[in-house]
Amino acid sequence: MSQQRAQSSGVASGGGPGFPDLPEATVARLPEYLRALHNLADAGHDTVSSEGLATAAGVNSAKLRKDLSHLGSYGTRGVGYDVTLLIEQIEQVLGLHETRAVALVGIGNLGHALARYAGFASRGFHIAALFDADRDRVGELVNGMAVRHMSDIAAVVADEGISIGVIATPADAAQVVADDLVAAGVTSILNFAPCVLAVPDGVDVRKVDLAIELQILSFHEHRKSTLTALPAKVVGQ
Amino acid sequence: MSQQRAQSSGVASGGGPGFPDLPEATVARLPEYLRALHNLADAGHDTVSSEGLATAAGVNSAKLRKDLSHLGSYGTRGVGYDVTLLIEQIEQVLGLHETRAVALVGIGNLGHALARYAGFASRGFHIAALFDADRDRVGELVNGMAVRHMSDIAAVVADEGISIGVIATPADAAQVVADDLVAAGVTSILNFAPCVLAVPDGVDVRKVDLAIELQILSFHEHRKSTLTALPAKVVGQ
DNA sequence: AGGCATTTGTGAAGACTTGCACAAATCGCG
DNA sequence: CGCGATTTGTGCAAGTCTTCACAAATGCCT
Repeated sequence: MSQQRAQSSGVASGGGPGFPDLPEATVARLPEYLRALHNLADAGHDTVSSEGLATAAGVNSAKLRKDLSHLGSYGTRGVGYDVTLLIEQIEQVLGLHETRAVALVGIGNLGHALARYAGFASRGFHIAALFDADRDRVGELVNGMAVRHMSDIAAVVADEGISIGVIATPADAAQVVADDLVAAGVTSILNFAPCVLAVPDGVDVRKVDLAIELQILSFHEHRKSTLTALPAKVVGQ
Repeated sequence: MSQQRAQSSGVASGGGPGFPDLPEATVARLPEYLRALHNLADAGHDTVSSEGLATAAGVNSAKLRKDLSHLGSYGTRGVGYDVTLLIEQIEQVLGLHETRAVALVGIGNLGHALARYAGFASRGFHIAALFDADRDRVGELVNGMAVRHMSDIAAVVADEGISIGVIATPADAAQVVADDLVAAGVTSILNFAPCVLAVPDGVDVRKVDLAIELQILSFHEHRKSTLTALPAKVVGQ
C-alpha cells in the first residue's frame, strides 16, 4: 500500500484505441464548461462562441479553445460551438453517460448534508448507500435511505456496483474507512476528512478540506491588511 | 465590477516592508503542512525532518523544503525543523493569529452542516453570523446561533468585523448574495454555489463545487474502465 | 578535535500551463 | 460568385511549478 503521489499531469492513453490524452488541468475545467453549457442550453442558445463560453465559465477564451481542441474539433470557425453537441462530447469524455453509484460513509453533520444534496443526483451521480460505524445511527433514515453499518460495505459495494466512495468521517476514522472501501472494490475516493490517505496504486483520491480553503483566504486577507498598495488577485474559483 | 480573472500565481509584495513573495501553489499547501505539524506536536514530536513532514502532508520532500524556504530558514541542517517554531511561523504567514470572523449565508442543507462543523472553530475561524433570504428561516437557532435576514447583513458585517463570507445558497441566488457581501465590506468569499461569481478587484473568491469533484473522479473511473493497461495516477489531494 | 552520518537550502533542468497572435476556415451579403 | 467579418485551432514564447542532485551546515561519537 503505497503512499499516494502528488498530482502528475497528463493522463496518458497509452496509444490505445479510443481515448484522448488530456492534461489534468483541462480535465479539472471540463465540468465547469459543462455546467455553463447546460445553463446556455436552458437559456435557449444553440451555439456559443469561445468568448461567450469562456466568460460563463470564468476562464480565458484561448485557454477554453485549447482545452476543447484536446477533445477534437467540435467548433465551426466563424460560428462557434454547437451547445448540444459539445455537452454530448464533454459528458462522453467525463464518462457521465453511465450513472455512477456512490457510497457515502460517515453520516454526521456533513454526511447528512451530502446525502440530501440535490446537486449530485442532478449531475449524474446516484448515492446508492449510506454507511456509518456507529451502530446507534444504523437504520436511521436520511433522505429516504437507511443508514447501514460499515460491516456491510463489501457486500453492498459489490451488489450496487459502487465505484466511488465519499468519506465524511472524522479524520481519525478516515484511513480505516478508505482501507475498507478499497478492499470492497472502490477505485475512487472523495475525502472530506482533514487528513492524507494512503491508498494503493490504481485508486484515485481527491480531497476537499473546508478549513484549508478558509486558511488560504485568510492568507490573502492578511496580505491585504498589511499591504494596502496592490490590488488582490482573484484566487482559484 | 470586473469579471474575475483566473488564478494568477505569485503573490507580489511590492518590495514592501514585512512580507514574503509566496507562490500561490505554496500558499495552498501551507495549511496542509500546518495540520500535519499539529498532529506531530500532539504526538509529542519536537522536531521533524522534511522527509517526515512531507510524508505526513502527502507531498514530495524537495517541494516541502522549497516551500518552507520561502518563509525563511527555520530548519537546522542535520536535525530538521522545530515543530513549535514552524507552526508559529506558518500561522504568522497565514494570518491565523487574529481569529477571523466569518459570515455564513444560506442556511439550507449544506449551510446547516457548515454552521455546525467544528473544524472551522478549531482552526481559528469564528462563525459570527448566519444569514438567509427566507424569512421563515429567520430566527431559527442553528448550533445556538439565530439565523438573521439578509437585510441585516451590512450592519452585522460592520459590527462584528467580518471579513470573510461563505456562500451556501442555490446557484441562482449566489451572485446577489456576493454583491451584498461585497457592499457590506467583505473582501474574501468562499463559494459553494455551482456558479461563477463576478466581484470587484480586491475581493478574493475561492470556489468549492462538490459535483465537480465527483465528475473529475468520474473521468478517471471512465478512463480506468476503458483502458486497463496503465496504473492510475493519484489526483490532487 | 576530527570524521562521519544526517539533513537543509538551492541551482538547474525539465515538465506543465497559460496567453498571445495569427493563419485558416466559415458564413452572410451584396 | 467573391469579399469582408467573424471565430476557431494552434505555434510559440513566457511564466510557473516540480523534481533532482549536491554543496553547505549541523550534531554525534570516538
